[in-house]
Amino acid sequence: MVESTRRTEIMEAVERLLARGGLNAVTMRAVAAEADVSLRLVQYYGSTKDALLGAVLDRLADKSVERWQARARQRGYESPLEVITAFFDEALPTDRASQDFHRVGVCMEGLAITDPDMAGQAYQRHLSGLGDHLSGVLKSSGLSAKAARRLALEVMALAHGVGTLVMSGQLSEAEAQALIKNYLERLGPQLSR
Amino acid sequence: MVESTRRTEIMEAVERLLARGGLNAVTMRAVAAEADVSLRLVQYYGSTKDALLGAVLDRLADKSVERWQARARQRGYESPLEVITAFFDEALPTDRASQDFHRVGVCMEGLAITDPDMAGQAYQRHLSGLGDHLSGVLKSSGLSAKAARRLALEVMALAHGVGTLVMSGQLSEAEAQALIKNYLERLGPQLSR
DNA sequence: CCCTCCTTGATACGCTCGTATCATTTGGTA
DNA sequence: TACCAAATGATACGAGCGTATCAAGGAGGG
Repeated sequence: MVESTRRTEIMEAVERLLARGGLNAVTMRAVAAEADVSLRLVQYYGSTKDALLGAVLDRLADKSVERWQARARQRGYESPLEVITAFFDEALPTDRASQDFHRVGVCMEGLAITDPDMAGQAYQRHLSGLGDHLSGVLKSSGLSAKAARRLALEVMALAHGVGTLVMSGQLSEAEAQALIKNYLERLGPQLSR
Repeated sequence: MVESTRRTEIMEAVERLLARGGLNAVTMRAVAAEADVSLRLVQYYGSTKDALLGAVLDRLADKSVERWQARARQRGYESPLEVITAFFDEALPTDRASQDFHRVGVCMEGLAITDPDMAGQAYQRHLSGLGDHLSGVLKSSGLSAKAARRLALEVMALAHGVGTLVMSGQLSEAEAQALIKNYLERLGPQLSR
């Protein structure tokens, strides 16, 4: 199973379908149509459906963690509050790309509950990778290990929940930003103590 | 379409399947087996699958809102912090019942993204009902309308996110409670200002 | 009594799914 | 050139799904 261009194309097609219509939209035939290849090709490069989906989810988990690591490397050390503010900026589903990302996250969440064997592991890697990175950044800017991890997970949880409220129409984008701003204003003074 | 015992039994079977294995586990035949009736009966009382699922989700949304209204009626007026503390106590998936409830919530969340027509509406009713009630309680204990709604949604978002982290194994129950305790300690002083 | 309508049952149809099979092309190498 | 393995294509198969259809009990009023 070599890492060919074709295989990458097919995995990207899976990601697009996943982002657009959730898990149910991902069928071998739909992937073939989306990638504009034959069904046989999807089988050839992805072998079985579970294997293909697992590989895609792993890739997605890796990509999201790497995106954050690159971001941290680029911006250098920031204050915890800046780190968290930036995280919310990126995590809230304000544009199409982050909406897709959130949708995929929700799919993985559901899959992790339905079928813990396959997506559960990818989802856990996704969450723990993000959590480790975020808590690492927070720790390196002065927080204790325990406080950093706790805050990292709190921020991730809040971002996920607010993202869901936004995507389900309970919260407008502006309201979400106001909510986060309010949250950060409460959090800020506590961090610099 | 009368509200018969049979119909209730069938809807409860759907809820059990939903809580156990997610949406994919809900097939007409599986519902029949779970309710120990024939496939024809499921059709008879539930007509089509979408109608049955929609009815179940509506019922679930109503039940969750009613549960909260009853709770508020029973306990009477509390301080905002007490209300929120109680909310987290109930919302965190610490026992089997609330785990099932959270699982169903995640299913609805996923369905709302995949198929906004059916479950999307039920999910929105669920969220807005909960949000209205919670913000109403907070408002009646001294907060402004805007602040109450914002805080209600923030609390709901955090509870959902933390619930997901617990159920995916990122957070132990004790860690989750510590996280919430820490959050409430930060929130408390702000509320009494 | 029997007839009618609500209830229950058994089975069939058409569809889509994942997967398997057989055949063909292509590209590098002995 | 000959060849072999990787790559691609067309099609078939069995299973599970939602739904429809045909048929049989079963109770209550004319």
